[in-house]
Amino acid sequence: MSDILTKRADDYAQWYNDLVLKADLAEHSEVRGCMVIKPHGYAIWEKMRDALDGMFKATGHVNAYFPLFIPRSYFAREASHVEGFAKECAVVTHYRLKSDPEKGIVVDPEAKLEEELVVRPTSETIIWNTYKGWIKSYRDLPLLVNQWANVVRWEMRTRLFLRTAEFLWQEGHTAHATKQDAEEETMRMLDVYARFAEEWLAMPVIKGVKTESERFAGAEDTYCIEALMQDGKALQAGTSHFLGQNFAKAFDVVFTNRENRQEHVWATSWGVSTRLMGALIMTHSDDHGLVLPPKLAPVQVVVVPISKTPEQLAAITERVQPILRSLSERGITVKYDDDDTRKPGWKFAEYEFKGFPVRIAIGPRDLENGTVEVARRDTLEKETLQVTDLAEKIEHLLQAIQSNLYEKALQSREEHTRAVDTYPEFKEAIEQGGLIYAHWDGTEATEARIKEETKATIRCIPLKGDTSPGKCMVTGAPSAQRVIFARAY
RNA sequence: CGGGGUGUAGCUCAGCCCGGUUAGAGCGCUACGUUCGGGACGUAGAGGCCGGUGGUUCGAAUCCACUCACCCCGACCA
Repeated sequence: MSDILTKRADDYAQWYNDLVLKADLAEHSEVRGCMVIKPHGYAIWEKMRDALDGMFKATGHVNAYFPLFIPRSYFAREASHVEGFAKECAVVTHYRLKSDPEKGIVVDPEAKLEEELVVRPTSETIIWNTYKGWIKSYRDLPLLVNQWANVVRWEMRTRLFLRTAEFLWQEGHTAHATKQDAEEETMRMLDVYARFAEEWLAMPVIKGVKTESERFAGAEDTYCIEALMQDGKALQAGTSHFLGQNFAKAFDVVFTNRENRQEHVWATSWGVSTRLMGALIMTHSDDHGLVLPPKLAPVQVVVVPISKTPEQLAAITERVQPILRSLSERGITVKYDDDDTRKPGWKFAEYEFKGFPVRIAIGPRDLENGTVEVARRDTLEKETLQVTDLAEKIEHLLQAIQSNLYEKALQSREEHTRAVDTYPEFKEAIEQGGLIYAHWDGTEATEARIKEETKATIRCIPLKGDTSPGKCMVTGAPSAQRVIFARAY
């Protein structure tokens, strides 16, 4: 069984690839850099999407949809934004094909677009161009819009979920009357992301602000949630940007304030992507396969009958019905797998590999004893339980799994977090992986040097924790507070 | 975009150096039987333009040229 999956200790990257493919989450498509998200993977993404969407709505946001194609000239409006994305844009240059005797079908050279269309790598430009028409008065603000969409970034190297040329995400784009409102929105959504990561993904995250070199192209400040994966590498799981008035100025979005004066609006944008799937996988899964937190598992409980004869299966099915009903009544999603073309052992392995949080097995012995065997995926423990009050016990078990996963991930992060004060110490520590808190003089030069010499980047300047000043571990210059270094995905 | 590698059955690969009937293995798939509480076993079967094009040759999976695709490692990035 376990021989179909590379061990994490042997080759973590290979383990990840094997897992994604063999747990049926996604596969490489024939199209370079693009993946096919398979039903099991997509079902998890849908759970994430629904949970996040609910949190966005609860904070006053509404959904809308903007075009996939952005006129090339829009990108020229905001200087740093163009610079950030120019190198990875797919561009539509023609709008028609024609048949060709030799090649079958070719681009019709006659059908060249007057102005090329950029396939959105992100939507700030088209959205701000649109907002110009929506915002006239302070009474139109705040404007709190989100969109669920696909975006394209022409990446050199891709990895399933972590970096693909096309990916799914949500991007919130908000407009505000004051700087303070926009800043509050930025932080509000950062908190939403952090809460989602911890309560749903069961993944502890650190909230922080990015250094200038890691900042989103066009932002004044980029805030992020950073998580630590099992191999000691950090993963940026979500970002929330305070855009200042940059896009409002670039697209001339002004409103009339209460004093009848014209002002540029203040903006934010924030997003999380299918990369969260990678974060989820790498946070909890083990050498036996995928491990899913119950709140994101497409199916929380699978029931496997064990029978030798059709009569036995019928008897088991009858016994199982009230169990299924009582679980459903508690809002627990459950699947009864009475497929007789697979054997129980095969099913056990399969559901374990795919990360189903709880498995209930019921066989002839259980029929006699009024029991079932309950196995939990996170610890692989099994116990035999009386059927009485089973649903209630399962409900508690699911909660226990959810919190156990979070606790384990938190403990793992703490074990792989340390503070260092000297550069030699840092170099040694970074080889061990994990998050390293160290003092930095705040200059881009020092940051670049550290990256060059150690491949570690500043993941963020944490918002909470030790904020006492010190001296830069590299230059000895004054440092306002410790920042977090790590090698990152 | 640089460096490396791989294309042969649904999957993983052998065969290629040293050209020679009908191209192999394991897994998976199909049928039947025995099985069924942790990925069972036996028997029988199906499945291939050997990535593509062009060359060399009596003869090419095998040699040569070109080409396409994908993977891995770097630089860039959510």
